[in-house]
Amino acid sequence: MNQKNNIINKLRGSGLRPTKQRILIAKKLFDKNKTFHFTVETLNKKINKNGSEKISLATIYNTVEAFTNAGYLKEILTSKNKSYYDTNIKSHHHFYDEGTKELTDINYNQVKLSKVPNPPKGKKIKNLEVVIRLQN
Amino acid sequence: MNQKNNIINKLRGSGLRPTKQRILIAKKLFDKNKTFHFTVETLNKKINKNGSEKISLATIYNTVEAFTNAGYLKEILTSKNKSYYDTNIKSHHHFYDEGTKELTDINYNQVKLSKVPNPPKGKKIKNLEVVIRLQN
DNA sequence: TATCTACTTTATAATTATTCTAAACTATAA
DNA sequence: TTATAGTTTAGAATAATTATAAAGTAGATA
Ligand SMILES: [Mn+2]
Ligand SMILES: [Mn+2]
Ligand SMILES: [Zn+2]
Ligand SMILES: [Zn+2]
Repeated sequence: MNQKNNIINKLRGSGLRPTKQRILIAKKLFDKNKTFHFTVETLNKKINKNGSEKISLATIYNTVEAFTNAGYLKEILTSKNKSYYDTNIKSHHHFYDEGTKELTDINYNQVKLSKVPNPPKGKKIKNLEVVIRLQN
Repeated sequence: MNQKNNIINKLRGSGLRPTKQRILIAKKLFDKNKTFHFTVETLNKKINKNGSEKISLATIYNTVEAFTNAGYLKEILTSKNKSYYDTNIKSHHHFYDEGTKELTDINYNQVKLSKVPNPPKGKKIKNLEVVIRLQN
């Protein structure tokens, strides 16, 4: 029951009510010992396949957005049609395989930038992301 | 009339018939002395606003896809909902302003990567793109 | 504990970008 | 000139996402 309380506290800490649905989704997302990438589609399957609990697709969209705003998830923009999300919220880079449409993490220190341009005046850098597209 | 012949040859060279529509679109895209970024929406407006010629939206989609496959355009994946295209087909990087949703080129030599990971075995690197997201 | 209220979930409709379809048109090879 | 494969087009279809609004619920307060 400790994991559940952790989740409840995490949610409360972000002003999100710990509803049954959010707790369940948080378990699927954060109770692994490995981070991973997903789309709303794959998350929806993971949640709604084993016949057990059903969470509406709208709630899954709402929750993923809420978790992203709360900083629990990062959105990864690599694909034309679909949004990808990442449970790894540390700054890091990606391989994107255009064949399998799979994202793979590149550790932050696997890429070294020895020169980076200054942002236009009045703007600041929010993040810097390297995407390496792969082909066979 | 030389520009037009250039376009016609370019199209023929890629196995694309030089139709009225493709020539007109190619003029709008490649007859500038500066490269730029666009979406199908903005290109459609540029073409179909001055009341003159009308090209159907389907043709604009078809043509942009054909030009991308032919290597005349690069697709830039930075935005959740919309595809961006670039008339600058040289390898380069981008600022993406999340407020204005505008892309700005970063010259290739403005970024220096002193360390880059090896691709997973069996795959090779198709390209490496740095996107720097800006905020105010 | 009972009540209230703002927040949340949900089914479903709406929206947006894009792709598909199939009929009319056209570039060009023969 | 004719035949044909490629192209354009209006409109339908699809896919992802967002909006709507009614029903449900967490948590504050009496
Ligand atoms: Mn889309
Ligand atoms: Mn979309
Ligand atoms: Zn990642
Ligand atoms: Zn560019």
